[in-house]
Amino acid sequence: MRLVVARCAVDYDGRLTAHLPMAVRLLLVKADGSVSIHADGGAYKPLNWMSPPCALTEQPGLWTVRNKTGETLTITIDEVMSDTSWELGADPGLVKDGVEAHLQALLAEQCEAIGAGLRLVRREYPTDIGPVDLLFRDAAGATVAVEVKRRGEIDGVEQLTRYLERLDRDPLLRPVRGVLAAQEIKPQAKVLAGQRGIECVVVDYDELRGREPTTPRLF
Amino acid sequence: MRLVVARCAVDYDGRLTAHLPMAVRLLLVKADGSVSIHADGGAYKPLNWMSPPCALTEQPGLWTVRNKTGETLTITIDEVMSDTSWELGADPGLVKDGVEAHLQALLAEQCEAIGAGLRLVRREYPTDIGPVDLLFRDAAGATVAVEVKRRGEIDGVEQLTRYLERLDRDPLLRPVRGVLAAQEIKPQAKVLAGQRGIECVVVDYDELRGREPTTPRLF
DNA sequence: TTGTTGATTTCGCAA
DNA sequence: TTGCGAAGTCAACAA
Repeated sequence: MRLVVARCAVDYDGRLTAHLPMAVRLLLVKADGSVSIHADGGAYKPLNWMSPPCALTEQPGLWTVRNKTGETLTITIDEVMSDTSWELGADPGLVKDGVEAHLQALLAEQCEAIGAGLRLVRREYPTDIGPVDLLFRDAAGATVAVEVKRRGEIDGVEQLTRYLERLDRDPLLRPVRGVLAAQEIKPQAKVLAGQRGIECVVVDYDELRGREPTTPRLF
Repeated sequence: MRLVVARCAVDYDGRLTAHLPMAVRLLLVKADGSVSIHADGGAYKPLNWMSPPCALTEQPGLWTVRNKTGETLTITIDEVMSDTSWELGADPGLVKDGVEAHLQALLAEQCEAIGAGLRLVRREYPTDIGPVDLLFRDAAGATVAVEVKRRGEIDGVEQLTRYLERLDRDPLLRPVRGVLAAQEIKPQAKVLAGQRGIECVVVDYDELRGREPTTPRLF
């Protein structure tokens, strides 16, 4: 990893055209070839960047970064305050918990959080427009299709609507009802779901995780 | 801006739980208070971060970053290779061109790119679920609602469908037809649009921009 | 390679 | 403040 602090101007020409006037900034060159230009704000997002794979050509006062689709980043350097390189080695990487995949797994095991009398048919039930997160049968033999989201928004309702339309054509599944299960559901999504006859279920991730039996319990 | 290269382990507890084992990384502390932890890969995205506003508490070998919603980033530092600070000053900021807003403006002026005989009613025509990008009348007195995208995808068709449903209820506008205008339209979006009776128009941004008269021309 | 979906998305605008 | 749509979204994963 190379860290350069320099007064520079930047031009990006690719999916759009963008220009940065001359100012002091951090140029961050990673081992993967990516170059990013950071100012003292804007959280973690750089002002401008080039994603790998790309090639950096260095001339005195002028860096040119190019990728294979022809996008270019041109960095005009006026003055270099600092230029250091560091050997970081391969990173062991991030271990995450609490994302949608885990929520889906928990709900597959704990159907009762969605409704009484459900039996799992399968996770990632395939349709011709993509897999439905969870498919259940209810006590009456009807099919229940569940879309799992961390946050339930309009997109999730639209997505589930498309699945329901497909599933309901299958005589082996019909009738199919839909459930949007999320840790949090936006009001607009609730309204749209209501109009479409889709049930909204707010699930508590910590509670699901806490209830998950690592070993069977007696009570 | 402060740049620290250090061997560290990181724990994030907030919207999810995440852990980074001990390794050498870059800690980037910006003037806006944000902290991000970069490895030598993953393009411009840090492995872990805390967005502003947040507060950094520094103890020997232990940094704690906290925001007001209670998310915490705990950085355990084993060894500091480098610790430098730089005064960058306010950045003049990025100048962009080529985004959807500009495309919308160009199409408002150059209706003929969408269809013959159109007359602009208004840009950002309001409905109760949000504004329609462009609304026109055609020669026959019918209304034409246009959704402008840089890239036309399924979402754009869904969005336009919702608008059309609303607009078509208005006796002053009815009948309303829909047009998806984009620099590039994905096949799946074309298929869905076709099923919904929505017309797809691929527009050439450079051509529109080139045709735009900065001063009136005679030919 | 293409398409789809998730993301600690982030960011900006407007109500 | 909240909500919603756009992003040079990026990135992972499946077909």
